[in-house]
Amino acid sequence: MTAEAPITRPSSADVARRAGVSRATVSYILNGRTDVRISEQTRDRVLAAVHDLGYVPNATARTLRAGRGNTVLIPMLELPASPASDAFTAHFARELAERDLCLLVHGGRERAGLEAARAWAELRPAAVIAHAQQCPPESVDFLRRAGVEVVALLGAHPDPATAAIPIPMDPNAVARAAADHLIRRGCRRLACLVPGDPLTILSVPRFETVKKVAAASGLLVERVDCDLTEQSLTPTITRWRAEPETRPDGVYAYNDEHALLLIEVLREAGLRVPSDIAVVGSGNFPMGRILRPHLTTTYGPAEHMAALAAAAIRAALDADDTPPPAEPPHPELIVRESA
Amino acid sequence: MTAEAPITRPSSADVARRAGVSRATVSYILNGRTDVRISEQTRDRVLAAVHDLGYVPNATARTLRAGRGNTVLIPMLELPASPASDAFTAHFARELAERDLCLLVHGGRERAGLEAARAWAELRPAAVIAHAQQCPPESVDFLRRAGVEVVALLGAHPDPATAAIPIPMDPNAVARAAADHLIRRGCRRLACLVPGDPLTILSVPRFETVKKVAAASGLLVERVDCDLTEQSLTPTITRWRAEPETRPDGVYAYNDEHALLLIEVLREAGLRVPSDIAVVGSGNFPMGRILRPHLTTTYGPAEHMAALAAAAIRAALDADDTPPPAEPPHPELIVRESA
DNA sequence: CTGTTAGCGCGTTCAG
DNA sequence: CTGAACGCGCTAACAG
Repeated sequence: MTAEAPITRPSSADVARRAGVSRATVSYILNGRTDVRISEQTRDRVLAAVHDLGYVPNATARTLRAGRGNTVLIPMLELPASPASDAFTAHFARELAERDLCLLVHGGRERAGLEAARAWAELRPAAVIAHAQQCPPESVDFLRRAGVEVVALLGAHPDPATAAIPIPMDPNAVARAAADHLIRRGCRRLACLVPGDPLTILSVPRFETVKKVAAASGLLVERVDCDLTEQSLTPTITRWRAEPETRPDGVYAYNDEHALLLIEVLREAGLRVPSDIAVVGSGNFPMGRILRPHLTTTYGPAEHMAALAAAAIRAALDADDTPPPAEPPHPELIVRESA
Repeated sequence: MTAEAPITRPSSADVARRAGVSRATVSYILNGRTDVRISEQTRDRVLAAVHDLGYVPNATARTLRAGRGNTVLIPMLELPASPASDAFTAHFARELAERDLCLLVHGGRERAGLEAARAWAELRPAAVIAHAQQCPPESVDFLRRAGVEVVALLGAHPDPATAAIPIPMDPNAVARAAADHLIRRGCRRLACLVPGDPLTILSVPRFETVKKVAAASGLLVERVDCDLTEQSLTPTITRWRAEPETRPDGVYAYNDEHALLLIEVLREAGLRVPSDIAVVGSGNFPMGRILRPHLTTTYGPAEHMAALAAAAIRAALDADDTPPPAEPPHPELIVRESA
């Protein structure tokens, strides 16, 4: 272990030397170019040299030369992973790989704003895809000036003033669908769980959405700030039990995890779901399907959205003029037992 | 939208031109080198030019020149994300960022073996960290020959024959701790849930682990192949209800999600947890803390392991000879109500 | 002290 | 099929 063997790091020059050809030839063969004819024997000699040396082309040099790489950068989120975000990432990676693009989840220190954009730009990816909130217009400009040709923004609205490609995706649509369902179901007093801390960025807009939907039907929405603990809900639920006339008859719980928590606390307080209070979650968590009462839930079609995002990026890279669809895909509603 | 503005892509030469200095001066200033003195005014002019042009150094060129980048590659897993894996990744990224290393989760098509190693090597990361199963010895050799100096393997055993850095991490330790607890608790017939499909890589070794622990106490373990659906468990649970003498009195459920599923199915079959059958999960999922009966669970200290992994990689990059700890951190056991 | 010139690292590509 | 230049940042050697 003491005398470390010096690392070979073979380059195309090494391959060329070993095969007795020029570097240009190696390049032509490895890129399978059809406009340059290479004899079978030369080809074999070169490929043998590649194999013998364990040569791997240096993407870094290729990117330098080409001006852009074949990677798509997506910044890591500060939010805890959910089945939905996980599915999106997995499908998105698969879709991009289909097109010879490599998804890289970027775990740098900065996750939003100009500093983050700087870190993303350094790697000269073919494209950067971020949430609209992480990447304000000045960051988009900055990225493009720095050489990132394609900047896609999840959940951004089409805007002729910016060069960013909007990927239709409404993080509040699940809340809207849930509120709609509760109201259609006959609920007349709504409440909305609003988890804090890292989830505020999502939970507050969802609350606003529910409020808007309810207002359209002349209904009010009680805001219940909480986290994923029973204690955070107990005071509210105690009050609800004590005041049957003013308590909500339908709750949007932000997601399925919070919905299951809420149902548990309600059960301990002697309130029945859905007869006393209907509960809708979001995200279609596996647990919601399994536990009792089976959870009514809304969720975005992660697979579909990943395909949409990948297609939009691909089109932009190919300078296709096919504009991406302006309408976000509709969320799904699964009606089970809880509402 | 028709006449796309040509992208500027400013290089250090542009900055130099604009500031009226040489490219070398720009480089010295941007790298804050102390061994070369630069006047305050020149510095300001250069920094102003950097800002005006929106210049971002090209990491690709820097990496090409330096031979290695400042990124650490970790391949994306085929497994669905869990709170544990999520926490590990998040903390790992943070730890690395602390040291000016940037974690990249690699979503390429291939996730294991030589083809994957090729894709990882292309990006010339400072280090690659993978699970030992994804990266057999020949992949390690290949990576190193291709210029990746540091290859770290999660869950690998120290092996003087290989250049890989083992990161102690025993994915079966949680199963061992759970089985230990069940046996200490007095269980005499064990069962083990073994989810299939994408989880087999983890679930089968955990089953083997439980079997080994049980054998040491002269106990047998029933293997229950299943997935995350009630139907997959119903036949087994029906049999358990019908044959009280031979049914297990303790079950290791692979993880908390499966544990909650099992408890639900048991409840519907009229079997009580833990009085009839004790259940232990793994992963310390939020839901396990909340739902009834509160779940007894084991989990690996993700934060600690992330720190360990980051430290090992850092040490290897600095050619520190401090060997990483050979012992994986002990899993935690949280005894709640289910066992 | 303050800064410049020149050449490297590696794959690609145009003109032979 | 080859020679040579290019893309961009880094740094050793050198000059004012």
